Amino acid sequence: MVRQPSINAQNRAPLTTERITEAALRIVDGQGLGRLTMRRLGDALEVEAMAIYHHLPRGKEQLLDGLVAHVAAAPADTSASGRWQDVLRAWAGDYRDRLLAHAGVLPLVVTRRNPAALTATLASLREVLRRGGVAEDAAAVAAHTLLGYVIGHAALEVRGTAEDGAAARTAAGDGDVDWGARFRAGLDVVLGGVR
Amino acid sequence: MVRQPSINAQNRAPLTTERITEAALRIVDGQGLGRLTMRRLGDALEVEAMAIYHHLPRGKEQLLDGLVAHVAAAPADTSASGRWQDVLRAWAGDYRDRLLAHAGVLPLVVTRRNPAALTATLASLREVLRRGGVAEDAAAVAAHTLLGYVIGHAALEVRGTAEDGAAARTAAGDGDVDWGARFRAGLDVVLGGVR
DNA sequence: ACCTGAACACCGTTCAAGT
DNA sequence: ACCTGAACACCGTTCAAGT
Repeated sequence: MVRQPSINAQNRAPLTTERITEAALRIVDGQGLGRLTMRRLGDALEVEAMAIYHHLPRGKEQLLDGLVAHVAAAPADTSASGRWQDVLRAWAGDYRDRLLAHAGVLPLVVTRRNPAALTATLASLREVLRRGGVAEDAAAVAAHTLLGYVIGHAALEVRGTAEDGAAARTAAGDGDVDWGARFRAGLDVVLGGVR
Repeated sequence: MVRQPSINAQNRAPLTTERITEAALRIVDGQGLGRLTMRRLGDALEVEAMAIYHHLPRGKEQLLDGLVAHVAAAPADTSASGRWQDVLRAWAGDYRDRLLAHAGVLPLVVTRRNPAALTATLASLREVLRRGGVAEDAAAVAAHTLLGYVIGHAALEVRGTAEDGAAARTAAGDGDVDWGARFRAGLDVVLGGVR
């Protein structure tokens, strides 16, 4: 039996920050943020929990920062042609999908952690608006308004906020909102308000 | 020395759900959500941690649900006179203040917990719009859009999201946003987009 | 350089016991 | 009815040790 060169003692892929982050995201998406523990993450990576600290010296804090970066850093296409309204509509739809797909990370996005995670995304929104002819000041306002709306609406969707508790209970079908349509309608309100 | 009637053995105020919630909020506001533990909460109330379970049988989950309700349930004044734009502007300013004053609770608001906590608030926004003459469908959309914007923007403010990381570092004063003005400008974008 | 194993100081929660 | 104290099964993290 021929030995492969440079395999480590346990004969498995070496630990990397990326593999760690991906495994963590898989746990959060599948079991929820509350079940992401260093020991469970170690199990998923077939390694002792303490091995993770070698790659993430700041420990769990750094792990969570990485999750926020992985989910929240998704800039708009600043080189896209067409009306800025359409470019931003497409971005917003994708970003919403992202947040809903990783809803367990949303509480982390709403924290002071990893302040740089949203900077690139925000800058891209401003750039799309600026290139679309919107004045500098208005673009800055619109970028924050749009990003705020998308994050906040995603939060409401995750909560499944009923229109009216009573209506949801009594009139069947009145309480369950078509969230996709609701999101796009609200998006038009926001984009329509940009002067 | 005259004894007061009906004092308990330890001579202190009896534990109530309200006192527990208020003490918990004080810990979260002062030290952060991460430092809210049942043992520390017990200390603050001068009681063993296990005594709390007698008032909150579902334990910490129920405690956190109470915090969300306490912070996020703040309906608009549906009986106020004047233009609906002004009523909602006033509500939004107050609600933003509330969220920023209790920023540690924000991650909990963005969770599936306590789905009913926002229902009354959301219903009040719809009612203000409806009474202001906005059509039913548009009012439902506008209510979600507005609440989503306020929550999402508050989240961005808590993060202190710089406009542009590079600009914040190089050009002094360019990076630090006037968040109050920014919030009100975005609010006008949203309200201006409601047809 | 990279990982392990034991240990430490915490958690939330259960349960029997006290008053 | 209301609270206590000990106990249990976990946490994140440090540190000395292994290879």
